[in-house]
Amino acid sequence: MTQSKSPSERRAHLVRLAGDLFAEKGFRATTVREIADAAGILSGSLYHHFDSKESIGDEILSAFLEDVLAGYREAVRDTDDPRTAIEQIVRSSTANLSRHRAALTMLQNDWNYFSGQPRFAYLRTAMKEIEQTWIEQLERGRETGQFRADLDTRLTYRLLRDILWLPTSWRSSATWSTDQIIDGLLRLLFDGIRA
Amino acid sequence: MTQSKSPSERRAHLVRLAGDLFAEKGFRATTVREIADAAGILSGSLYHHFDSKESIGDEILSAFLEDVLAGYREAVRDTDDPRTAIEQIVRSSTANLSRHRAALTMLQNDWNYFSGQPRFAYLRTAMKEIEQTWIEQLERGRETGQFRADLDTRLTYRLLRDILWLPTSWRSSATWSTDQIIDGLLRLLFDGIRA
DNA sequence: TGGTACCAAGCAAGCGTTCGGTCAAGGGCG
DNA sequence: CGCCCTTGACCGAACGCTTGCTTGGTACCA
Repeated sequence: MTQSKSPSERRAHLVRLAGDLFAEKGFRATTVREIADAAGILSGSLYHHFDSKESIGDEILSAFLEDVLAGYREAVRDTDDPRTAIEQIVRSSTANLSRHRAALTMLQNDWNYFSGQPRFAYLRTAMKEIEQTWIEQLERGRETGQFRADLDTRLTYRLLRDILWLPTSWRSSATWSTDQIIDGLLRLLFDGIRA
Repeated sequence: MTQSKSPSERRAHLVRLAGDLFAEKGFRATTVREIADAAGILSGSLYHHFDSKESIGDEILSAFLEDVLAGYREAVRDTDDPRTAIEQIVRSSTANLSRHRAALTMLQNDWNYFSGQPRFAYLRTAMKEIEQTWIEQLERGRETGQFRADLDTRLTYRLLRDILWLPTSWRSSATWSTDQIIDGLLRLLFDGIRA
């Protein structure tokens, strides 16, 4: 039953358990005792593996943002067509978001908490790159005439990014598959709801 | 300067102060001592006006949902055209959301906390009515041929409601006016981003 | 024998809440 | 008019509880 695991595996296992709780309740609302309970140990024993609750959060958030940025960079590198780039961004984002549900919940619930701390300064940096990427693609699409000329790119970016990040936080995600959500989103994005 | 206020005015003033803090930090993240500080009194003195922190939240949330539901009901009562109804829902919602920023932040940050308690059972009830209203209008629009036949109404509802509720939580709302956001939203909703 | 993984116990700080007491304002009453 | 007594608003201090984190010790495996 109880496989003996390597140290790094055990540590990663604890991060995953903590992440599951963060994804459900957020970072601050989750206590170290709950994390320890989920792992079947006492809260004090957690501090043999991590030096603080924050460092668990740090690991989760930085891993998430690395993956997201990698997806963004790849999407704009592989094509010159803004529509293709945006579609690729949406697809890679959705995949990353479902793999890193915890990180998203943390960003949504505890953004104020994290973004204030120097330790998490990289959050703002990453967000800036994400914003810049979106706006570049939207503006290029406007210049090529693919997108509406009266498109407010910054406003549209804010709407789109948030829309994109939302479905992940839907708890009963059993209702729709990831692909369904992507399709619904892309369709809404490009065509609207009109016939 | 310091007008002597009626008891109900003082109470309402306290609710407003608390709401401002809730809107910034969420409900749970705001302490009663912070609320008291903002009012210039001690934390214990708050309990002369309210019997608990929760009851302050209750007042804010129920007032918000009453206004929102009233807007929804009026929107569907005044017209037979689904597109007009949806447009009216969007407009009334946006107005309500900007008047009740605190309630929205509370719902977004602390939904798990509230929705679990019997006292806040009306939250789920109200959400159900909101969902039903959206879906009815979307389906009617599909039947009349105004909206795409392949529209997944439930999925679209989830996307739309969340999209609609998002911009309110943007802190630097100085960047865009309410009307700008509504227009961007309705345009995106009906027409998409394509030229 | 040394290090890893854990337990048992506890600490200080912060939380929402309670409670006895103070004090100015104001209406009733002789 | 002047006195009393109620009342609403608030203070100061504490309560019980939970939080993240620390410490000292121990079982076990290599």
